[in-house]
Amino acid sequence: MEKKIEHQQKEQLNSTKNTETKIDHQEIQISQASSSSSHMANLATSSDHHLHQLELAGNNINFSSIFDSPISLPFPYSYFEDHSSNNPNSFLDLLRQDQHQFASSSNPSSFSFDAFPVQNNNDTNLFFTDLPLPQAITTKAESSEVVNTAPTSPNSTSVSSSSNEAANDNTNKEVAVKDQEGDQQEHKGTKPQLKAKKKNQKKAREARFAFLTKSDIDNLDDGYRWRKYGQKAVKNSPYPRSYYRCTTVGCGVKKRVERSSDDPSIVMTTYEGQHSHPFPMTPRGHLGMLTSPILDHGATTASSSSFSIPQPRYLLTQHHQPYNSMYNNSLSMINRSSPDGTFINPGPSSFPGFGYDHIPQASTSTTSAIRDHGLLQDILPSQIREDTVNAQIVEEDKK
DNA sequence: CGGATTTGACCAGCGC
DNA sequence: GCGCTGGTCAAATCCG
Repeated sequence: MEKKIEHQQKEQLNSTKNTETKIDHQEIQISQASSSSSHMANLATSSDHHLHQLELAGNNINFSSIFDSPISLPFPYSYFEDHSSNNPNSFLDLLRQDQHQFASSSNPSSFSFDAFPVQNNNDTNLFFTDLPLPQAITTKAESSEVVNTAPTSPNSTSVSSSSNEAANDNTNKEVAVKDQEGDQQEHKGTKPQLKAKKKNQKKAREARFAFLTKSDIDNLDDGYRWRKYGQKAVKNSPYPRSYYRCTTVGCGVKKRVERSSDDPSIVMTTYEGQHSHPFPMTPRGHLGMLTSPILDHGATTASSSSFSIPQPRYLLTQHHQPYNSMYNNSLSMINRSSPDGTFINPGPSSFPGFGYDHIPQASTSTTSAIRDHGLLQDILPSQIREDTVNAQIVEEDKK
């Protein structure tokens, strides 16, 4: 199989490489541009060994698809958590807190970051995620140990995006999502029925969230179980796009995985829809017994804070973490911190809705040295970080 | 043997 | 209307 793909890729590589910009590439560019937004909010934490930086920028960012429900993330919430400790200051904690704030907003079902203007060039939310080097992936993946101590790859990077067509149209969103969910649960029907359904789907597509990840592995293990249902050659790309569907009954979440033609080391994983279940029903035999931050924070599912979930192999061993950057109705986050590890915090006013008050604790925490897992630090390639930070610095200088 | 993957065919949307 | 492309289906195949 791999040989086959390899062969196919080689063949396609021989063909003229089209200059048409691929979405992932665009996203990268957009992310860097948005990082210099004057409306950007910065967030950073640090540890002895890693820099935890976070910048957020956006305009009318609609996070409803991500934070509305405890399981709104396309992957187990805890995957971004600091597994090595009960670190309350991790990136996920921030999100968690955000979730709380979202929930308490006037419109819990559709929270918008109006405070973060951003160009809405498209309907995609972008996320940057970092991955460990191939070596790290290999060695750690083979090990079942939940270790995040492997040096992060300076070469590993990822950017992602998400589509928010439905989210942008709140009027149609509910109906659209319901229709699609119904379709997914109905599964198969007659062809005429399929046609009608497809039409409806087209009109109301669920929000998408894409993650650009630098990895040798195409199908990143995000903890959920996926079944591949299709593969298509991508125009102007030597690499095929794979289509996956969550195997959990009643869950219609889909994801597409494709490799960037511009940078073959970058894998773009696009999630569509929300899991209708808190965690994988059939864990792949991971060892971790973790506390679910999701459930800790208002999950409506029957669970307790001690709910045990499988450790996503990928995240546990590959440091798959959402760095992030959502453009156009998106939120951009960029790692950032001072060289001495001092937390750079522009203040809550610059980043309303995100529990920034949490961050300083993280930066001053004496446990920072041992809670390197689960944050963004290991993911972004140094160059990306530099580029992004530099871009913002330039922007700030202009002011 | 059951579940996952592969892969060709089919369909819808879109631009020309 | 036609061709191209993205997305999905489903039978065949693979694999543990």
